[in-house]
Amino acid sequence: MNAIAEDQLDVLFTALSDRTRRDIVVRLSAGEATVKELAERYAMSMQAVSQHIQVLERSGLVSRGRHRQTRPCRLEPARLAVAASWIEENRRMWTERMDRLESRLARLQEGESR
Amino acid sequence: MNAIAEDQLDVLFTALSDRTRRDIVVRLSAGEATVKELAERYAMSMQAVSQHIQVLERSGLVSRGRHRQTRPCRLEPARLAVAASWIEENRRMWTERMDRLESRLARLQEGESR
DNA sequence: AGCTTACTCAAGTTGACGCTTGATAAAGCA
DNA sequence: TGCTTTATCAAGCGTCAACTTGAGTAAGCT
Repeated sequence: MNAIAEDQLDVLFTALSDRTRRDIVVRLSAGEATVKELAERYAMSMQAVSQHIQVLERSGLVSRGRHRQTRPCRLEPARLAVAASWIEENRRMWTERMDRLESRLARLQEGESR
Repeated sequence: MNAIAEDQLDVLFTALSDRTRRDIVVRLSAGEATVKELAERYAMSMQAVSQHIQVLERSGLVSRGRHRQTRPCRLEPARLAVAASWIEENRRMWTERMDRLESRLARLQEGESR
């Protein structure tokens, strides 16, 4: 059903609702980063960062690899497209509705001026 | 500073992280609705709907008017643009990064084949 | 004036979130 | 082999979010 996509959107927008996680996304759009690097950047314990990464991973926005002792995080921007498409679709629906309202209003005014 | 925009994004993505609120946005993109109509639609108490509307109002996505005893809710889609632009900007940054990686890879392969 | 309708406020419960501390694992280095 | 680095697991703490119930308000109806 549609509930699958709704679950996806739940975890996606939840992931994006925290400014630290949004900034991690911004940081990763410039390249991979390790948990330690992110912990230093945000003056935060590695445990806290690790949990943020888990939320981002659950949303599909970020994935982790393995390289020596590190777990480099990288962006999976295909998921940003899911959130973007939801927003854009609803913006489009609203725009069409406003266009209809405007044209109806224009017709009304035309009728008045006769 | 930028923190103002970050606060905006916090409440915006938090508002969009709940499927009932997302569906209210979808519903409102087709026209105004009252609290009672929404409560019936979601088989939910008016109090619960009222609180969802407050969250959406705080995010700027929805505003309420007054008409007789009702408080008709309508969409304020300018705020959807704020969320959309954040996502699109980060998708753009990632796309540019991937383009650079690809061209670097292409140059590497060119060098190898010599 | 009394009654209904539409809605909000206030308080309480339940569960999730963000972060902490302490212990543990796994990989490299001396 | 011990020691350090990098990261995760587990438990706990304080806060906030979603919903409930009960009471209250304001506008319309008879």
